[in-house]
Amino acid sequence: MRPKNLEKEEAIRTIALQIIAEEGLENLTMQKLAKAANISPRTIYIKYKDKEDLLIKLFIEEVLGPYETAVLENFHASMDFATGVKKLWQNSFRYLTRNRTHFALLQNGKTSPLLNKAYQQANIEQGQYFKPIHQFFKQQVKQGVVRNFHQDIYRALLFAPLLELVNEYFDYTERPKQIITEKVILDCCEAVIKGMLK
Amino acid sequence: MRPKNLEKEEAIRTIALQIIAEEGLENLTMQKLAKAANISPRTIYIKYKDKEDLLIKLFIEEVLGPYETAVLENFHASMDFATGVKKLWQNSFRYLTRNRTHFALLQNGKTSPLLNKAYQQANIEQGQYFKPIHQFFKQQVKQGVVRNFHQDIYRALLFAPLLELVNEYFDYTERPKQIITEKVILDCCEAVIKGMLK
DNA sequence: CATAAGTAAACAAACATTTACTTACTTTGC
DNA sequence: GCAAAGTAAGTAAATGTTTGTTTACTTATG
Repeated sequence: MRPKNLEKEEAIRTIALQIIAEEGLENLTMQKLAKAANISPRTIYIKYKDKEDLLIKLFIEEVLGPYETAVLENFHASMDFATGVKKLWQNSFRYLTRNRTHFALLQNGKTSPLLNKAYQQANIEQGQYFKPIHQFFKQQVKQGVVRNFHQDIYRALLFAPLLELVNEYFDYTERPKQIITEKVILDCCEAVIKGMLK
Repeated sequence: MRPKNLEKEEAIRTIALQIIAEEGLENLTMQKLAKAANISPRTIYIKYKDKEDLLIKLFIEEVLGPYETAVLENFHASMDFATGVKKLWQNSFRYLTRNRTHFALLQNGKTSPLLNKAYQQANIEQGQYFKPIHQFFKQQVKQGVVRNFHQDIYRALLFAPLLELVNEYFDYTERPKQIITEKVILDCCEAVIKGMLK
């Protein structure tokens, strides 16, 4: 039997992410994607059940999974608070600024009901995403380093600013000079850490 | 001549916001909107040039404008840092939690290329949004209260966590107990302020 | 009546998806 | 060894449906 052409499968994913990043989720159509990837629409349906299946697999397998891996690289729940948070910020910043299209889809995960639902479900089915980070916070609270906030509140306080800064980073790629540098990120991270400590 | 029925105009806007909040921006169609508002599709085109025009006017006039007004209520650029930031957080939290559909469209402004572009343009044409906040930061830097960061960086550090917390607030309306209360918001705000001070 | 607001029904274009067919590779029988 | 059968991958073109928008007509009020 004729073997799958893995290049085509990869082209579908890469080009879908490009279209989403450049024209938005609502402007990705199966026919546009097929044309841009130089394949027949049918070929997409050999690899994905339908458009929903494609979007969800793109989001979960192509973006969320690799992002989690990158964020948790060399991070351990046993690290002290400042070291751990800085490591998470650095990993996250580097991954997202080097993977613009992944970042774009990640942002869509917040507003798209389809992707939001898929995330909740994947979180239940295959264990919680970013589990080591949850353990990390639990330990920090136990050790009395930070206040006893809910996990979701830590996420908001510690990581929402970072994603907003990555957003600014990409806004600034089209302007004369980049203001969001690794140095600025570190300064911001330290400000956030300072606010969280008891 | 037959006068405009203002109720119908309002119904269009209100129901459009509802559909966006419940089904997402990509699932708002002109025909669905007309049906839900109990009017003919043509009626929408009497009031708006096309779908883009409707979305942009919804975003700018119905959501962004009123949000700015609410956020700046009783806020003055001359306030001291902690008082000013707390006022902005409180105004913002109250407005957004009481206007769920407005918040949903506001969030879409970040990911939708159409709305993003419309925002940039409106910002240029009719003067900067949230201008008093910019003056506020300028003064704080001058007085040496906070470090000399770029305006966009302040926005990320000070307000991104708040929007994320509002997001959590609505996630929790469907769960047993609300964890995002005004008390929690105030605690979080104080943490953010603490991080920013020199 | 004059006129703009409003409607029901229809329009072409674009949409996700399928049908009917071809291609390219693996396996099998000799 | 190797050709032909078998099979899934892949294609071009078309499917029925939904989309944004318009046409041709009716209604309500100054």
